[in-house]
Amino acid sequence: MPMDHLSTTFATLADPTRRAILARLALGEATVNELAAPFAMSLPAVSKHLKVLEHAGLITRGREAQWRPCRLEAGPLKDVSGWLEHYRRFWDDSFDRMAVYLNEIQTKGDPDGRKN
Amino acid sequence: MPMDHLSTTFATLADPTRRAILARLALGEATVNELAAPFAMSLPAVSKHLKVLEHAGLITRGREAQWRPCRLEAGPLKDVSGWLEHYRRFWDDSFDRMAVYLNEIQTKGDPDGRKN
DNA sequence: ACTATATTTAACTTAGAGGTTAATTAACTT
DNA sequence: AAGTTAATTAACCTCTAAGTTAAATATAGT
Repeated sequence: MPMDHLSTTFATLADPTRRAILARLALGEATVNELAAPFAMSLPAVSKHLKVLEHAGLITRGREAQWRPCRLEAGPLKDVSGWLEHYRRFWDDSFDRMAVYLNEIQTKGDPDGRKN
Repeated sequence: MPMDHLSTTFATLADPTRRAILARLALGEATVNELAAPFAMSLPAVSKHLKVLEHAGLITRGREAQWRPCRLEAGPLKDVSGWLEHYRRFWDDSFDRMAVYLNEIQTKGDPDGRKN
């Protein structure tokens, strides 16, 4: 029952409708109706998807009159990226150079120079 | 009903048991019993997880006597990584430098020099 | 042949995801 | 105040995921 953060994120991303919504939001804020337009599905269904996305921390919602503009929040995606890094060496043959570069920008180039 | 590749991958990764199995397999091949050992769950349950992982293309299974050694397959993870790249700019403030570097190794450093 | 080990299959249960339609809430417009 | 538009909530249905136990299959060893 208590779902960990990463599991929630992956489960949320497992639905193509929700990924399409994120893709739309990557272009900028949008209202529920705007987000629902491309889909052959009822508005409540989309509303539910948005609730799932919000619960996963992948979007936030504002209030402007009767509209609830949605905005992409990429924090959980960063976590996914971090998780993926543990496996990058299994597919990326230029992993070594990548690792070198990452280390480089994290110790020198990155403004706050964190290691993690 | 027909689940797309990426949805299948995300759904498969949404279970912490399966992610733990992948983490174990990152250390090398393992049998079903070895993989099941850390979990407080029946062997058939683990067997089902392995089937899900196999169906998602995240593992392959060999045959050695009565054992079915499992091996990590990272192809689908690469696809996830590719999908994530579309969103990297939303969280990575060093995205620009990263993009420059990626472009660099893809056009010069990468052995087969592919663009994609 | 018999037994032990490794793994899968079968049959079943439970809980939750994802969809529906109808009703409700909220805010703006006239 | 009445109506319109935006979005959510409620009640419901169906399907599937994830687990269980018990039985079946496959291979090895004696």
